[in-house]
Amino acid sequence: MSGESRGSQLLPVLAQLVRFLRQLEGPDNPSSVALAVLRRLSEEGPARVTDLARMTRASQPGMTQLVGRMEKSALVRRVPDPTDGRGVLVEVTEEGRAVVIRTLAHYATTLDHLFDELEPADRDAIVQALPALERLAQAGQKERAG
Amino acid sequence: MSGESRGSQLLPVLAQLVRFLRQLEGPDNPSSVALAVLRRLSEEGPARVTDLARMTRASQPGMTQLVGRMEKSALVRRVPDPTDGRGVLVEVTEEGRAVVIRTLAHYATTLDHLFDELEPADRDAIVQALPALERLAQAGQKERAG
DNA sequence: TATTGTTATACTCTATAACTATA
DNA sequence: TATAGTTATAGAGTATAACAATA
Repeated sequence: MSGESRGSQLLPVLAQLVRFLRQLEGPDNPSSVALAVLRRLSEEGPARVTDLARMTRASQPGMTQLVGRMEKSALVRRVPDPTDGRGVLVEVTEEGRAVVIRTLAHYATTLDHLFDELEPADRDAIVQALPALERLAQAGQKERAG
Repeated sequence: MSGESRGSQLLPVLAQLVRFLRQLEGPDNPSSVALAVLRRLSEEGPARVTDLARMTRASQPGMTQLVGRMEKSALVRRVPDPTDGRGVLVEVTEEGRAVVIRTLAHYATTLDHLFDELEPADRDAIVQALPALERLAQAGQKERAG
């Protein structure tokens, strides 16, 4: 062990992973925020703009704009909130659901393919580390939330 | 083991990691592409716009524009290429070097801090998986390059 | 003619400030 | 007055097409 910190060791690997995943996102697929919103709407039903903004840590105007773009692409639809005249409920459309399914399948397939190219020992090491990586990412989210 | 593919298992974890690292980047820090360019220039000296574009998989006009923004922020400087009248050499400034050092230190510190909050077993699992994750990311890059 | 770099243009994504409508 | 949402505006980041200068 050198004097190098753990963070320094982790940094280049994570940077490369991020660059790779960013490419995976590509210009045709929905952005990570758009995908997170569509998943949320698909899995838990309609939501307010403010709630979507909070969930994704976006600003309220930013979410208004994203919802606007997604509405233009027919991925979501705005309906008035019956319980609050100021509010708007954002609903996923059938096309929006299809995009979620298609996108996640595409990512999973790509990752599977890459996984298959690795040595079995590497595959095992990554699978072993998945829960730990998840907790690392969660700790990172909490950091900001606090 | 369920019938779920490895890619599907990996997906949510990587997605969360990416979201966390994107927040880490923040609006004040240089973008990942800008940081990659500044590192390249710091470590290996001046480079052509075309080479920087190829290295980061950006378009040539995109790199011209990024260099323009970085020049406006005094992070780099353009000098004519003495060996080719068409070319331009991009050089990092002292301020650019300082930004690289400061940014990497910030990332490393943040990751160290998060690492310290993990259980030792989790830390070990991640360290064990680092070379495998690096190869996974490299495989992903190659995929695109081919 | 091919290469290097830029300009023109357009779109996504994001933010802050100012505004409107409802509570 | 506080909250929900939008509009106005600005800037980063990215791309393609058209162009200028040099090789």
